[in-house]
Amino acid sequence: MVMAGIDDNMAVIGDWVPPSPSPRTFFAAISGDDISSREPPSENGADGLSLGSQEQMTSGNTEKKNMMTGGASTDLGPFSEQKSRLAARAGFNAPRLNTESIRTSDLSLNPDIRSPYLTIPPGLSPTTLLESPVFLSNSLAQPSPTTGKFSFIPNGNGKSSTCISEAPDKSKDNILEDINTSFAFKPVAESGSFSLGTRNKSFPSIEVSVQSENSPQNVNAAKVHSQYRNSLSLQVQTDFSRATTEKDNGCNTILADQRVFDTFGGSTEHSPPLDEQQDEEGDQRGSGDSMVAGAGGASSEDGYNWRKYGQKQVKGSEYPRSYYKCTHPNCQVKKKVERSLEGHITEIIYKGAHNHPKPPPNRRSAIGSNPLDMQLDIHEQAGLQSGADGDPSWANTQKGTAGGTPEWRHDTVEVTSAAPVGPEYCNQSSALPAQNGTPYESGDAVDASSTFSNDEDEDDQVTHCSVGFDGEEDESESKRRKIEAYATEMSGATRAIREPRVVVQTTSEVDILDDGYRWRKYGQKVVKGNPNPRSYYKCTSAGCTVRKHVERASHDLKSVITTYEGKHNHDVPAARNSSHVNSGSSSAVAAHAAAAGQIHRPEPSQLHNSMARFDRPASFGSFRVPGRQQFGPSPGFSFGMHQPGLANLSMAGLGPGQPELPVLPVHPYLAQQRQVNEMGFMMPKGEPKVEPMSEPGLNLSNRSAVYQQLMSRLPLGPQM
DNA sequence: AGCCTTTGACCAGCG
DNA sequence: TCGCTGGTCAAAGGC
Repeated sequence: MVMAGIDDNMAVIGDWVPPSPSPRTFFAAISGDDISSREPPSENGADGLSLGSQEQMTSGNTEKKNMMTGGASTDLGPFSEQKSRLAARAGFNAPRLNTESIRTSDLSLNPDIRSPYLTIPPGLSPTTLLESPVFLSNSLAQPSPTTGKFSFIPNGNGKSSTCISEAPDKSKDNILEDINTSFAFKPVAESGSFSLGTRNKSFPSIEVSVQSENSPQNVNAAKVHSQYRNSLSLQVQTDFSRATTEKDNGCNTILADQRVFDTFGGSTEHSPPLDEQQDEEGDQRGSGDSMVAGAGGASSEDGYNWRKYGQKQVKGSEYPRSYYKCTHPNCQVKKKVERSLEGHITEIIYKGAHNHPKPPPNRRSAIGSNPLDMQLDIHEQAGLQSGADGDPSWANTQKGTAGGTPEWRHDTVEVTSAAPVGPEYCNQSSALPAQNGTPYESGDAVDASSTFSNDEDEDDQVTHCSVGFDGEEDESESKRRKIEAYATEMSGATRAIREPRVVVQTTSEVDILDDGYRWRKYGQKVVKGNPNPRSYYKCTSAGCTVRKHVERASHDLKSVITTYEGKHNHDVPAARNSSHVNSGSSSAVAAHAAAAGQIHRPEPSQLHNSMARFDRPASFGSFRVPGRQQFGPSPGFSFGMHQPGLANLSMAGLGPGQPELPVLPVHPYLAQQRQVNEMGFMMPKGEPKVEPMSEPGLNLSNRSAVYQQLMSRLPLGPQM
């Protein structure tokens, strides 16, 4: 029954064509099932999942035509027209990508096998695909992208090393068979398309277009979800469990699996990591139309959190396109989603790679409480590095090839050109866009861990791809990774809790707003106790987690209270426009001060880079943590006035209790000393405050001048 | 309280 | 240079 759906809706065009002429044949072969018995008659490759030769690829196009025209081979029924339209929009119109390299051992030998271009017509979603009965029933024993058994073999250039996570000695035919198996997706109801393709020589790119339409099939889809959810979960866990522990002849199973998974069926975003799949399912449980919710929801339907930052009616599209950014601080992943007026997703295009684990869903209450979960997390993380990242390529899209925006296209090119299938493939670093948006150069053995997080010294727990592929990994390594993955999650949580908060009060809002950094206002609110609205800002620099909210003090409209929170990891951006004309001034002043050796006041960049690390007192002030000891003289904050040597700073009118503050035209995350930074002092959980300081007589019209005034009053020499 | 969505405006690339 | 277009920004309000 479900199988029948695939006949109508799925077409696989691409390199991964099995030598087997008939999808039915290979389905039967891999499942040992008499597909024909369940499969409605069909005429061509449109049947089910057609992994055919180039001919079949062509036939795939034919299928497309058929689908588009309601061809005989595609029994679209009353939905044919609609689906055709969707297909045209969603997946079938995706330009064929130049794909040459993604091949399995055999594929490399078969010139006909070209693009790993998989198009799944309306009715399927990545998630759905992964939950296909066939996949579920066979994946345990059969290699597949999702099970991690999909094998890659050196690609033509011989650059790639072999990675066969299972049965390395299998015959090529078997390998292909495995591949076939990997694509034994089950058709599920909703309309939608899912396409994978390689945009470049060796890196597969995937375009996912998901269309969800109300149709009777949706019911089936829901059923499928329900029916196979557990199975999928179990299967995944089982496989991954083995993947993480087995010594797979030189292949880093984890990564390879994830990689493949990401690439073929479950790109981190499109068809999220297994773990994510499960999350999706979980989410879907709560939502009626799982596909609609899961495919392109702005929030965590796909396991990640997204913030919509724009919507546009693009030319040639009948539906508005929404733009989303991953809300994770260090994540630059974006996605474009087109929805029909009914809210059904017609197309999703991802860009970038998540460099972080999925935000833990509520139901994932206890981290690591379930060993299997941990294993999944590991894979997930591996996927993080591989996924979009890994597949920014994948994110790429149809439109990216020729006319996409440079940015999107950029990723595509960079990524696809970089990663040959196999070990390199595993090494997401080759495909991962760097935090700053610059993808790592292909071939560079960049430690994937570096892409995992750019601000922490997280170990490459899930990486070591090369190691894995080199066959040097052993069980201990696997275990280590598991542990580290766990540690990573834990540390992540801890870090989140530890995020320091620094409150700065000034008399000039401009000084804070114009601190050299670029801020994006994301909200405004009148908070309780203060009639003045509070504005919320986020640092717009990629990877920077610093946030701040600014509000005028209720007791003194001249005072502006700015609360900074978050981590820091970049230099002050170059002035971009008038609104940031001061981008350099503050830092310059700070630098000047630092150079003077009087106050080890880091430049804003330093602040951003090490906000959580507070140096020895710079003797400029003191932070106070409410309810905690004052950080004063101890390795802590230096903004107070009660520090030795600060006498000079006690400017006229300044003193405890004074509501007004002097303007500190530098990034509030001051009071740091490089030397102490190196001590790595981590500010304890709490909310240190910069004690209000004021200097009524200070003319604040000029920040630099003011700052210099302040600086000039500071005692010379090392403070403390 | 914090974050999200909405939506019009702005910006940059391209022909 | 201009207009078109896609992508992003940002104010305001909502959840």
